[in-house]
Amino acid sequence: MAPSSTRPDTPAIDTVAKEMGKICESAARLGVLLQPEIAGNPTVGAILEELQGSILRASALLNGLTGFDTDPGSPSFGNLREDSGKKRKIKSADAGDRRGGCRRRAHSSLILMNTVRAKTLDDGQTWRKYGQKQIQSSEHPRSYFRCTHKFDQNCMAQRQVQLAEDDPKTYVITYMGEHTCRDPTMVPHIISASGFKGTNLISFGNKSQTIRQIKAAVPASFAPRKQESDEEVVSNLTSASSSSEYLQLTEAEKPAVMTPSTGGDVTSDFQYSGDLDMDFMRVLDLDDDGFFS
DNA sequence: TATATTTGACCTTT
DNA sequence: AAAGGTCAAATATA
Repeated sequence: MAPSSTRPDTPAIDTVAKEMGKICESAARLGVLLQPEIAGNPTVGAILEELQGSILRASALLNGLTGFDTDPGSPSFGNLREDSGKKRKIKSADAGDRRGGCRRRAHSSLILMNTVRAKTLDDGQTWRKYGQKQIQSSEHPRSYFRCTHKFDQNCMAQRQVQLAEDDPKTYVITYMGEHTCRDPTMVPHIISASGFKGTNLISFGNKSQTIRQIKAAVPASFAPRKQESDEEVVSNLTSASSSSEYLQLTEAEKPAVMTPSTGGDVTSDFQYSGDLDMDFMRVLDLDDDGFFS
């Protein structure tokens, strides 16, 4: 693509960025859907890995080109509100209340986002469910969670949970933002949760490049509460060997049950150890107005 | 009583 | 207008 000599104008970059966001989204979903295929056919995994690598490189390239002062872009995430405390209005009212959709962030920051597959909703963090929505492209509703300490500690971590299309016993959990809270009740064993079971967690393959990217982003949800250098996180990630340790403790709290209709089945899964698989992750670089997703 | 979940309304973006 | 994300009243649970 264009080297440093000629720099594309901003609108062009915006467009590319938006498209990249869509590609990322699609690739992530594809990765989830193709999970079973990858086991039986390494070529599938290789292709996906290649795809992911290209996306990551392109993203990095794009980020290098501009600070991303773009339009709101993808509506997916980052809609963290600046205002709050407004009372609900019944039906029609003035337009003061700005709910839903995307809100802009005041300052540039790094929004971390990663998607994992898990048999349990208990990841050791304390979440508060604030919504559920039937999603067009999915048979299962999507649930929205924020950190319990959003207001008392201004912790902006969020997650979205959906049952996997290919396996209703598995959750697809998308984490957004970092936990900045320090909950004393927040399990020390969460630290062991950062122990993804090494290489084959990454569905797209084991290439060091991929792993490096993931290392950088994992702290979003699984790092020990105190942020440390990337290297520290890295060691947590790669050195840990079992996720079962973390899954043994699933009774610690009661997670919200998803669909009422399947609630019973799902609940029984909580005590059962399942794998925690990382499928895909992204680093979203936000600027004043835009975000890259 | 306090806290968490459910669920329809409401909001923004496309 | 549709889709997705969030709010908050009503309700459930500890």
